[in-house]
Amino acid sequence: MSSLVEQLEAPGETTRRRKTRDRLIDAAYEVFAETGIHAASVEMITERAGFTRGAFYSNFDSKEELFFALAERENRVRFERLQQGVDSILPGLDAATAVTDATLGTLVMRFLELQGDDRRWCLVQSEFRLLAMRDSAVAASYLEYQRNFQNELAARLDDALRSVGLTFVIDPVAVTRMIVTVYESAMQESILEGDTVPNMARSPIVLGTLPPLIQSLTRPL
Amino acid sequence: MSSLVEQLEAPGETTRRRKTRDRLIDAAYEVFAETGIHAASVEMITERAGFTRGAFYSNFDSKEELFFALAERENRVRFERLQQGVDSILPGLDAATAVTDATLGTLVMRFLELQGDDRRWCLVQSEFRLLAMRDSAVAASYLEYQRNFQNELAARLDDALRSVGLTFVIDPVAVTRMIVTVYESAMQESILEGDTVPNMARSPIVLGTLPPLIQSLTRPL
DNA sequence: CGTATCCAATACATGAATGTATCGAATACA
DNA sequence: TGTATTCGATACATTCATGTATTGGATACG
Repeated sequence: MSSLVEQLEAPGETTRRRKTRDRLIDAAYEVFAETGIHAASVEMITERAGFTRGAFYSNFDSKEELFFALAERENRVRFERLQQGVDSILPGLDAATAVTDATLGTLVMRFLELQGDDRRWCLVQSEFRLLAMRDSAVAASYLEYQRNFQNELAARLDDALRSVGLTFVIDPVAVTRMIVTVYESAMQESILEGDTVPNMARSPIVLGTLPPLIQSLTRPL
Repeated sequence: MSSLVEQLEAPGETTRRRKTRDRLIDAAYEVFAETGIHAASVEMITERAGFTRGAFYSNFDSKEELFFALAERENRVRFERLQQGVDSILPGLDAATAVTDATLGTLVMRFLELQGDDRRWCLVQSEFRLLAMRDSAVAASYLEYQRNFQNELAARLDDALRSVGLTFVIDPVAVTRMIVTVYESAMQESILEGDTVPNMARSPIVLGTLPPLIQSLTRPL
């Protein structure tokens, strides 16, 4: 909506205020990822940001508001990254490219990596989803983000496939959802296994199952 | 392990104690699902169970211990249900059965429903996973449950497929993991969309993507 | 350079959850 | 039935996070 405008030039928002808000959100990102929303106290966050609680109560009404500000910022970043990143993926491909499992796999992986294989984001998003499952208002905004992203990704994947002379045999959005789902669960599993920096490019579940999956759900145009 | 033995006859555990433990775990199941582990206070749980906090501190050392007791009980129940439920699925099938998308789909669905399409379990398990992602000790037990279940399910699915003259084109365990992943995320989405009683049999993401997925990942023996 | 405004720091009051120590009732057992 | 033991209820002390009201310093602006 007008969040971009707000970002660049807010009505009565001084640059000082914006800076502390950003630092608070940065700190919240770390602390929420480490301990979870509920276990995180306002003081942990402000301390991490180098403030006292006064700064928080001057900028936010509640921990939840801060959490949603964080979620919105990160969702926006990833959505924009997806829109822009496409330009760096598509140009290298054309109908002459050999369409093997490998190229299909790397094609999809490039898109997924735009989402960022970020341990912290995975944790925060899992918590966002959990909150959403318990609160229909939160669910509405979660689903909106999710669908925005998946629709965009589906369109991009479809474009990319067509540019190499392929198409999905079922609804592109359905396939995309499945891909995103598998990717996310692979990220979670990577974290569960103790990887501090998840490396999706080497994840057996992603490499082992996504390429045959994609392969089997596409056909020549 | 010996949990079954413990269940039937514990060393110095009176039946009274066992009953209150069970009631506490039942109550915790509800409260944890409704509010989450951290938001749930000990008093909420004991009140729901018809006790005071005294009963809790007499039976458990911490909320976490209660949570893990709950998780273990439910995981065990589902594992046993899977082992036993197979008998009710396989007999109806043989190589003469027409192998259509529909039969494959319902075959898989029957197995998945053994896992139980339970809103509460979905929420509690999501939280278990989240705890596990932040604590390697919890991760170990989460992964153990998960792998036990998936290996068992993979073996059963493989059996079932063979009984109708099919086989997986890639590692059965990998396929199973993907199926479980998609199923779980469908359940989550169902909850996000406000279904109080998730009906997986009608979920578009499950019905729309799993059958073609299974179809494309199997071949005649 | 002086003044007004804004914003974060500080101090304080409040409420809530925890854990423990003790008490009383229910159960087991002789 | 009487007694011992177990287990849950009660009461208390403590800790911790929250939110607000006020203060002091930084920044913008004339």
